[in-house]
Amino acid sequence: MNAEPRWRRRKADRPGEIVAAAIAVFTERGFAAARIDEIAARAGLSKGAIYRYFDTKEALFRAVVTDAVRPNVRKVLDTAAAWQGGVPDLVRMLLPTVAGLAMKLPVGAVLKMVIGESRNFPELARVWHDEVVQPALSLLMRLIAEGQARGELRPGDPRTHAFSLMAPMLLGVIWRETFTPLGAGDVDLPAVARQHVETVLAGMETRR
Amino acid sequence: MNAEPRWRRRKADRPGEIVAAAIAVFTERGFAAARIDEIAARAGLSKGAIYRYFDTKEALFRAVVTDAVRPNVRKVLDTAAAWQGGVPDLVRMLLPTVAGLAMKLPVGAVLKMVIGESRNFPELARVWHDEVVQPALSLLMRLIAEGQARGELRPGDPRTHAFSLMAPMLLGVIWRETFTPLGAGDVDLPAVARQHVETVLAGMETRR
DNA sequence: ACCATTGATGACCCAGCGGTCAACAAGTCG
DNA sequence: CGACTTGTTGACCGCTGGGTCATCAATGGT
Repeated sequence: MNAEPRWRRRKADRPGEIVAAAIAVFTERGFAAARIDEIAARAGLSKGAIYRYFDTKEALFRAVVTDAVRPNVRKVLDTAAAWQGGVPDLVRMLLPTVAGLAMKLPVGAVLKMVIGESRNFPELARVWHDEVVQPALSLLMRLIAEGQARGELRPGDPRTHAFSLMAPMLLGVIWRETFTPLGAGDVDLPAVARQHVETVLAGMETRR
Repeated sequence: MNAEPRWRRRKADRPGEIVAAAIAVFTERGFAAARIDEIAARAGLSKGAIYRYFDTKEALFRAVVTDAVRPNVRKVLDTAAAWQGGVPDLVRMLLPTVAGLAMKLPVGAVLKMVIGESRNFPELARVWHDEVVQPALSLLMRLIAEGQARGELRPGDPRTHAFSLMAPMLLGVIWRETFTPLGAGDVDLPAVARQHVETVLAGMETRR
């Protein structure tokens, strides 16, 4: 008679679906304000079932970060590692690439969440730091030191130079998440990336 | 017999004490996780009494922003307005000043809070934007445009140039609030300010 | 067909917290 | 000193939401 059962057992597919729903809800509401009930509803199952796959809300967040962000970080790092050529040109290419990625990934929302909840949930900040910030920062610092050693870049603390290069990207991402929804002007990330990298490199390169 | 009454009426002093306690608790816990009870305890009165002075949690936050931050923003803006001299030199002085202010004010904590809670409490973000971000940004944009008109600075979108200048300051502030407590390296804000402003100005100025 | 297994349900528990309010007591005025 | 005003208390309400668990039913093996 009736064709559709009220529910099905689909152990293998559940985790991915739950994480996908969690990404959406976490980025929309933030960690603390995200309701497990809502994640469950969007994933098409009940709250109780989620606890069969993730022990706690924090465990679920950890899965979100590793699933959604790590692969993309890897991709950028690999591209940089394979580069043959001058450091300035690599940087010139890297920033717009990052800007492009940030446009179509939930990086901004996750970043905002990590920043906002770091006091109450230090674990979240640690995961983000270890998975994303630390690898990216040390790559940049290595590149800058290399560029200085080869005489392509002027001297100066590599960490600070890395900040000089990356900060506007991050600020732009945060801006788009925080102020643009309120009606403040939008930020054209790739355009910022292009102008900024040229400005800073003009001050960093030993010759133009 | 007994000397001390269980409580005193001190209508005039209460608001200031409540706001001071609120600054502490908000910056420690974030807006959503801050408990009115805890603010009351630190201010030395009961929760109910707080509602005689502030109608809601959001109203209390608004008072925090205006009390703690606005005076300092005013000070920086006034300093800049009174400046007689070249735009590059003004910028050269402004960034370390801002860095110094950010070291001893709860700017970072408030900023973090605003970013983290902007989705759930857009009012907070709007207050911050109108009181702090908008005035500071338009000042910088005006300065940059003026420098360009006087031939001191190269062309380029003033808004993006403002981002290039200020972003590392903000990133540094956020870093100190988010990752330093986890054991990640600290950031010497004034040092970053000095090196960054020279790097960027080297790329922005028409002649050195 | 039947049972054992186990993915999934949804009612439930309970702690936390924003906000309220009747009662109380510290000031104040004459 | 007594009466009125009002700043302050603290118990209380209503609701929310993370996490639990007895129960059920889809599934796979035989």
